[in-house]
Amino acid sequence: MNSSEAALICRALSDANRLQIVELLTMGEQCTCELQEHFHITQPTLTHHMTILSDCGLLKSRKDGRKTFYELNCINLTDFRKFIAGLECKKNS
Amino acid sequence: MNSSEAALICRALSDANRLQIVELLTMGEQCTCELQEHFHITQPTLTHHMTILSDCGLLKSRKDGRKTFYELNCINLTDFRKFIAGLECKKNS
DNA sequence: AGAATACATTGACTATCATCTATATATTTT
DNA sequence: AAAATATATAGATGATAGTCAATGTATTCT
Repeated sequence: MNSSEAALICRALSDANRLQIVELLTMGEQCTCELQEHFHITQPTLTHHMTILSDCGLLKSRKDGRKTFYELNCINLTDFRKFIAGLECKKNS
Repeated sequence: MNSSEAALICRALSDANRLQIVELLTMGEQCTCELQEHFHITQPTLTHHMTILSDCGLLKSRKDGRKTFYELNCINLTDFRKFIAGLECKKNS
């Protein structure tokens, strides 16, 4: 992963609501209606956030009946985590 | 570090230029004029990026003569890296 | 079939952003 | 003192973002 790709993911995670969505999804797959309960935003706004997180590759989605389930895309998330982990301070200060 | 604080840092890192600045600074302190050589943006734009990275706590600065030297704020960067590292996929997929 | 549920899409609005040019400030060099 | 260097500030502009209300679509329940 290069800095441009990582910047796109940082952009997706630059909203506190979206970061909390990712945190909630670390506990496993959830549908929009379940996620909705944790936020004070409207349904279209939540869908908007889910789209942004999906577009950058952080989430995968699956439709089941009238529900849409989202889960983390582990491969891409791991790549990103490694990129950030690589930003080491060589010197203590 | 909570998700709101992390979101602010993600916002600062959501620009490819700024992410590259942080990468360059992992090699040690540098002044704006040194960093400038790596980018095709104007000096005021680069200063703007340095301000954003400093405001969210990722950088520390030091003036020496007419130069301003920037270095990573290791404490805050490490906190952020830990936060991102904590976004684990519990399940393989 | 009709009502309810879950989600997506559209369009609008306000705010913020990255970037630039022009200019100002501070320091060093000649 | 004047010129050059390094950085900061101010103002403008075009683009993008987060949010909402309204509406559309697909599925399930009664």
